[in-house]
Amino acid sequence: MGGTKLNLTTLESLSEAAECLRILAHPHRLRIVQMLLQGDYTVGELAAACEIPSPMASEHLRLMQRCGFLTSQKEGRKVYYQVAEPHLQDILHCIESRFGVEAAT
Amino acid sequence: MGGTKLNLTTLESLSEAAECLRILAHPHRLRIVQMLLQGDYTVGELAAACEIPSPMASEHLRLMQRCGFLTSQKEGRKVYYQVAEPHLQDILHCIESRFGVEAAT
DNA sequence: TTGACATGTCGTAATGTTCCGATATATTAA
DNA sequence: TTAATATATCGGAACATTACGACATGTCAA
Repeated sequence: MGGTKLNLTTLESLSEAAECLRILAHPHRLRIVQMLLQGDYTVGELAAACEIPSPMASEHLRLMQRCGFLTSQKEGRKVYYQVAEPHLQDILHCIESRFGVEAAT
Repeated sequence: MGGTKLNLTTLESLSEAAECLRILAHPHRLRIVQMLLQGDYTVGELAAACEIPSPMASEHLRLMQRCGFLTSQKEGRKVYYQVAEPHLQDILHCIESRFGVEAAT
């Protein structure tokens, strides 16, 4: 004891982490997660907030659902999505503290 | 007042954030940042810790330096890198709390 | 000067990602 | 049933990323 200790995450775990970050690393997916952390929304509502067509939002949502970030439930012909991975809250807070956040009208 | 308020980051800022996340989203770059948050290291030391050849580590370092994450200083024929962006600490903490961290020998 | 070492840079092939149009499915209303 | 709405999926073109070999530069020791 006495030298400088180095605390490392295994390369295997960092590969997992990198995969999660890559999935998150898209402006529309970040907005989707940011919204879903504050409530449940449909594909159409999320698409409108991202200013993209619904089919593209649907693809982003499918990607995030397959990796366990989100879950969904169908109500009539609408589908509501929710955040399933609690750690997303933490990362979004980091992003918001660095890049800002404003109350939407 | 009274409705459900939605706090959003602008799509422009989220694009910046996504760019940063994409740069971070690589296992070797994550390990490099994790090490540099705990001290200064040379290209060769970082390459060894990532189990990659030095030229590849050099490319990762150049990428992270160009986007402002890192700075470097030359000492003889070695180059030491440091973390320049303080928010990296926060994100790494998120990753470590989710994916674990162990004391290296 | 020569040789060894540490780092940096350049092409490029392989791979992955993003976006878009077209189409498919499912649900509700008329 | 038909039409309209909401969501999902598919194929492919355009673009970005990664890893690797080869080479270039700069520094030190002998």
